[in-house]
Amino acid sequence: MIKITLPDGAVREFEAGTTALQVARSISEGLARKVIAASVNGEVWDATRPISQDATLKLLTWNDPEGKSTFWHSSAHLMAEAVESIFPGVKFWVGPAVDNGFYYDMDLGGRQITEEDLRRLETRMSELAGKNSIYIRKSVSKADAINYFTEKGDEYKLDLLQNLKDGEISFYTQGNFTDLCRGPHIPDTGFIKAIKLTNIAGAYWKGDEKNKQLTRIYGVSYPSKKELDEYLHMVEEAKKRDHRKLGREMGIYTMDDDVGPGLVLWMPNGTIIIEELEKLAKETERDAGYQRVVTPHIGKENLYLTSGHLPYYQDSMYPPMELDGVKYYLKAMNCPHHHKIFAAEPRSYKDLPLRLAEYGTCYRYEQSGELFGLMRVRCLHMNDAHIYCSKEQFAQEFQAVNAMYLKYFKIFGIDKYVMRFSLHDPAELGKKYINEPELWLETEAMVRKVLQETGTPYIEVSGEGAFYGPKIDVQIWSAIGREFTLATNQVDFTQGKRFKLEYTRPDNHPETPLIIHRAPLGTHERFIGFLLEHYAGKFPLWLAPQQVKLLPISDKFLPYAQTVLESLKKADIRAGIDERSEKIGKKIRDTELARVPYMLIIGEKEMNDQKISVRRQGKGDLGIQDLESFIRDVKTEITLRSGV
RNA sequence: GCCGUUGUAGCUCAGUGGUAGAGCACUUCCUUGGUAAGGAAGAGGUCAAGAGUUCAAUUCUCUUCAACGGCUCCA
Repeated sequence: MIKITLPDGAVREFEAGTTALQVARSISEGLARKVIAASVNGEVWDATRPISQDATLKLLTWNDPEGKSTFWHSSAHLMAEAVESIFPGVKFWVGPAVDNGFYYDMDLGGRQITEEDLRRLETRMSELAGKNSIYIRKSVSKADAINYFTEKGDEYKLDLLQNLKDGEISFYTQGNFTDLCRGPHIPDTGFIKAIKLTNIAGAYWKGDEKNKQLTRIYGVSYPSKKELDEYLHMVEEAKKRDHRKLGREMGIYTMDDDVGPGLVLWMPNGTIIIEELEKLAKETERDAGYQRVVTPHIGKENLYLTSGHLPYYQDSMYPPMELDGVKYYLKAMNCPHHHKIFAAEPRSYKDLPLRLAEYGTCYRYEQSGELFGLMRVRCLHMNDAHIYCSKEQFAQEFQAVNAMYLKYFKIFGIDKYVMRFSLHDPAELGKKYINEPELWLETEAMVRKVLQETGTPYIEVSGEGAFYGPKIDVQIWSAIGREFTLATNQVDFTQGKRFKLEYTRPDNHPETPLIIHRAPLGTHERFIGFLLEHYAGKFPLWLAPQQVKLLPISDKFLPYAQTVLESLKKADIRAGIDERSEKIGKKIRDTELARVPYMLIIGEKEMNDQKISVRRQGKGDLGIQDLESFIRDVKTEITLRSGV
């Protein structure tokens, strides 16, 4: 007999070799029907795999994240079975579960998959699922595994096998499909009731663009049609807040083929948001002891050779323009220009920390396939600053930058993000990263210490650092689920030396400063793209391009509306009048859809009493008010930068 | 850059081997109204660009450009 400990602490005895499914059945038949996997001593197992020793057991259902990923992984196998039955000879690479569904990478031998093929595959998958085929686990020796895939002619699986140890290899079979797989899997295919293959994509083998490109099919599956429909509905809803759609609807920005891909033209409404953001940044940075500078958009080749950027990033810089034998580049970053301002005057420890800030315009020739609305562009306006400080000042400065992030995030109500502490990868030293192994470890330790002492939640990821030092990236997700770095805070132990930047210490010796690169509001492009999705276009009052719209009930009240408009304008409130001879219902509908925060309805009552009727976007009628008190409240809301 | 898909009016989309249509938006006129769509008329398109096949191409083929979904990349 073995002892099974359940999550509530209860210990029950079972025959050795009992499965999680049998344990579930001993509790209730209803539970057993929902169990799709099990966590055995913290490891996710098949619910049908015999447990031979004492164990703590958690039964996993669709509602557990591990349950979902097992479900989707099994769905990937089901899809592979369907693909193999329709396209014999297909070779498979890997087919994992992802955040929302699963994919399988395969080599179809030059055959193209079409949308119709996806529909065929869905139908075939449903048929196969209906057979309730059991997922059977089998341990195999490495030799047998190699034989199997040699015979099948699947060199991709053979490649996988190379890195696996004999004795740790398992196959899973369901129906007519057998795959090399660690598992776990759901008990049988009957659990998969609703399937949607979402898209076809190319994916480089092993993620390396020098390798062959395989065909990747993405899909999602659910235990019921209802849940699939809910998911698809949610995806549709998310598309409605896509910043590209909102940006066009709200007149925020546009792009034009004749200007060039990835080059944003900010329209008047977008420019208002830019100016409000800059106002916030300038106030905040002034209070935090920053000084503002302005630098050119171009620089000579030598500048970027000194900084070390050119060899690393030449491919993603616009090609140089050559004049009188000198090459000039459009700047892809502001640091070298700022470093030159540091170098322009002799610096003493008394000048430190020196904080130079600029909304700098940068140009990066991102690959065409990487461009994405406002999130990935070729001309960007960065909320940039460089802090030159001593080692002793570093912790405090770095921490102050983090505090600035949090201040901003509070203003915008940003709470869905991950702080990523991005480290170097020792294997890439001298290639992707400056070859200074000790300095890397030292600065990484300094940053880690700040994070730990301030109790900032973060994740550490190696191989994501800048080439000159470690950094903290704030990761966010777009409406369609793509991940982006919204803001960044970087340590640089490299460029100070390269630019021979020095300050004089109290003991009269020269010293190279540490440099912090930081952009808490990222770039205007990405930040506004993010805000559009974050607010679903319903900006808080202080950011709203139009803050108040006057809606006269009929033309007769236009003159009074004009006087109200004058008062609002005098109070520096962005307001306008809907002068169309439409009915009030129509004007309200259009203004609501345009997401203008306040509507003032002006008719006979209001004109006679010299008042206004206030309506808040999304909230409805707020009743009749004095113009003076309305203006006072609105001004307060704007000044405080209140949320929605 | 790579794989795949798409490109018709400002927007959302029909449609056709014989040079185009709807709804919304826009303009004008009528209407002057009380908290989410009043009515009528009108204007607006080299059917992304170029080449080919054809008596004839927006439609078929190819190339280019751009956008989209991924991959790769992101100082």
